[in-house]
Amino acid sequence: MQLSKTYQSKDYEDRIYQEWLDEDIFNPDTCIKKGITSEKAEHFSMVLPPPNVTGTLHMGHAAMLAIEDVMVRYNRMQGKRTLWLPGTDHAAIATQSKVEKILFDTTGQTRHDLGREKFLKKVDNFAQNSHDTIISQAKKMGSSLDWSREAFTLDKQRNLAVKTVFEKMYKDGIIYRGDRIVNWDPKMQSNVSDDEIERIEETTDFYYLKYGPFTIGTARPETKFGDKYVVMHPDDKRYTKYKHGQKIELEWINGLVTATIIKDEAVDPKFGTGVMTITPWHDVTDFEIAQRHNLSYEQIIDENGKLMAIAQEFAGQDIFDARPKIVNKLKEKGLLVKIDHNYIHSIAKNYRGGGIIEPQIRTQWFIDVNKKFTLPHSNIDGIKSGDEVTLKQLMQTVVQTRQIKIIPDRFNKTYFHWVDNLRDWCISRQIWYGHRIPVWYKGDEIYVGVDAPQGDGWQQDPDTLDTWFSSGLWTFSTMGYPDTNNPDMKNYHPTTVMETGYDIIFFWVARMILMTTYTLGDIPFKYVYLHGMVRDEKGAKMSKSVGNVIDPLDMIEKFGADATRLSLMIGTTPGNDMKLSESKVAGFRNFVNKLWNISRYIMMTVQEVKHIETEPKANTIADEWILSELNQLIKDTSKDIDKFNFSQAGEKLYDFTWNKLADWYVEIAKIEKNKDDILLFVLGNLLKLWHPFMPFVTEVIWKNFSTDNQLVITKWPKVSSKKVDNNKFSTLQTIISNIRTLRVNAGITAGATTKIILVTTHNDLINFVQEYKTVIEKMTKTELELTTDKPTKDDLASIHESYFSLFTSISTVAKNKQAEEKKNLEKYILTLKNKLDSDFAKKAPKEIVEKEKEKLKQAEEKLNKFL
RNA sequence: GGGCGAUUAGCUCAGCUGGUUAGAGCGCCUCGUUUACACCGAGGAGGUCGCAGGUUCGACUCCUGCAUCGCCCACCA
Repeated sequence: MQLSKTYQSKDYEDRIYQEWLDEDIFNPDTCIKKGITSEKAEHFSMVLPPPNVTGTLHMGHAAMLAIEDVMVRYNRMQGKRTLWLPGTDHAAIATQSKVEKILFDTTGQTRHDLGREKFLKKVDNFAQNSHDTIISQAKKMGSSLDWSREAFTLDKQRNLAVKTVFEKMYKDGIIYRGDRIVNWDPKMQSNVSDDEIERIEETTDFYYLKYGPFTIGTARPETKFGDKYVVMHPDDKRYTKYKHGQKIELEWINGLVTATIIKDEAVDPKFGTGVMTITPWHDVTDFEIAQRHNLSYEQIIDENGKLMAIAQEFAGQDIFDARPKIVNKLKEKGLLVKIDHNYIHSIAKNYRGGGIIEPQIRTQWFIDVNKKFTLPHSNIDGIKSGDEVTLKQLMQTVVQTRQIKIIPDRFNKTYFHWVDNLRDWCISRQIWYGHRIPVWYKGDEIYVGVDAPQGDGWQQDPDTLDTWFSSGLWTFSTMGYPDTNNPDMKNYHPTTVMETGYDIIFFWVARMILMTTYTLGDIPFKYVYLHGMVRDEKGAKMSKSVGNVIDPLDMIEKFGADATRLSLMIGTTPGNDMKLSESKVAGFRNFVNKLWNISRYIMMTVQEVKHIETEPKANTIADEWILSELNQLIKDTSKDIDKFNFSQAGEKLYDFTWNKLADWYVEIAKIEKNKDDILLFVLGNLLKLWHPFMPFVTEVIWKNFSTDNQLVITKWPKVSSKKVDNNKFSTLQTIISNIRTLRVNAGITAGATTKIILVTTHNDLINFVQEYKTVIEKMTKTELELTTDKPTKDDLASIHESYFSLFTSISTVAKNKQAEEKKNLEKYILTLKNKLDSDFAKKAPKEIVEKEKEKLKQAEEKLNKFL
């Protein structure tokens, strides 16, 4: 096979991926059939965090795919039963709003103009297209996903799982329906969960208003029409004369009202005047106060964000338009005390591009996280089958006991903080795209079940479920649930690792833990590995509007999938954001090419290209060195991947490939011959070690070896226990480096061959250099002459004239260098001696003291050579 | 307001449970058109590890405080 000078990723990647698909080796069932793994082998399983069907893959997805594929390919090569299960998420709100926007932008229609059925068809269409794009992109990255098991969070099987769990929870009393204050998005006409809103700080006016004998503060005067409770802290001395329950007549926006005094600890006496009025229908705190004291409440703002009849002359107006008019009226009535213009107010926004949240009291479905129920069957450490528990306890227990380990560790704290403060989860949404709530009503009757009830007159609840409800089931809804006899459930659940971004630890990771511990009495996964966000080279979030987005497909097109993968794995650590630039990817493209050329050279020089399975015999110190370095590399790479240190593994592989194999061993192999077997052996193993990181180029090179198997299913290299002393080789390296430095410092042009007379009285050195003379000479472009005598005038004269100045300059340089080195060495020895004279010798652990003594000995020996 | 993280070479970051003279990649400088590779090779410069204390024989590493930046959470009307 003729190999091109540079690796052209485009010529190979699609074809290689197709070949893997043809062999069906991403499917563990096929691997068992082919004997690549066995039914009895340990399993490694992972479900892909399903990308939303809202568009295309971004760099974050690419990072996720790269990291997960490393784990999967590594474990597959280890011979484990390995399953990586793909899918996509319907992402209810995100997808619906995207389609609504497209619909409105293109036709000016809203979803209501189309009607539920027609609109949903449009969304399905969009989702299908988006899905197809995403899948093809995942393939471009080289992801070894088992496509035969692909799932969608909104398909029939997942819908059955959703309905089954819903029914079960309802029967356990965990799911309930209630009137609660929710985050209403008037733009989307739906409520959203606390996690779906983001707060934005805004500088607004803050109004101090006269409310009878009190002054109250508010940033939102338009909500104040119905305020008839005035609240203060029970211990506030300023207001002791007012008693709880006392009634006061006062003039308010639209005339006289009777206000009731309420004492409640929720009021901060230090804030403003320490007195506030409440609007329970549109404020969470106020709602809670109202509930505590059994107060009545009234709706002021309707679902569209317009004022209601209570606002009288302002009724029907948009709240934001009405505000200045209301303030004006308050001013005219003399109720406006003052305005603070620099008030920082946080407003809640629906983070999926929706509108400004207006809290509203509405009837919704909730999951009660504090309700006790009996867990019939438990595989959870610390909880026995039949124990009475709450969802919150389950979520806490599995992480506390370390049955689920979160990487990096610090996210445990984040997780607990969230779970400990978790409130009931509102799961109903007033949008159309999603799992319809499996509840039917007929008059006062209510029916909850997987299938629609028999008989006429039943109306299904129009709402759909929060998208995270179905995502929460993902690890087991993809494995056949509710059919618990499904072999996948037995063979691959709980999954081994959940790898995802730290930004969705609450949304998703916590919900999966909730859903799985509840439904199965088991953990969904053993490890949670959290990766950071991919940012631009300045550390800014990538966003379309800023224009700093790096598209993974562009990078693959330009530099290849392997380089793109490396750039997302090397130099990044779990839980920390990673900065990415095109030049970083380009750098790794250079490296991919380096590996390509090392391979190309070996393939071209070697007598016969064949796969060498067992370690060949080492004939020289270079052979011994490279084999032991390889051995260490296998050890390190395996350990690092096992410990999720992908970056470190990559760095060590990089170092070996470039700085050891290419720069030293291959160069020496040009001088010392008969290294075919070792070159092939090292290369073969190196390809295996690199394969999880860069599957394409390694597979392409592997094809040159005449083996039947694809690299993707070869066995991971084994560590040999042989011990080798590499001191000799490092001496050789030192000598070569020194001579090279000498040459450069003496200003000798790189191409020219020079003569060097090595004068030394050390016989070991003479002997050593004599032994490796050829290698040293060729590696340093020199002719060596060895002598124990100081050169006489005659000697110098005998050297060809053109070498004469060279010799003298080299000696001067060498002398200076030596002097400098000697000085450093003496300093170092002094430091060591002082250290050993101090308490260090008495108090430090023995082996460390020994090590220091050894160092001293070596340094002193080295110094002796100078003298 | 609470919590978390970061601060190490010009840039991007490693540095595991305290123990060599603190590392890598990129960039920079010098030299080189050597038939594997210019997507290359050889050599080099560059850091009092944010600041101030403390613990220790020994601190980039542990503790306390401070500063700057970033993120997350929270019902301050």
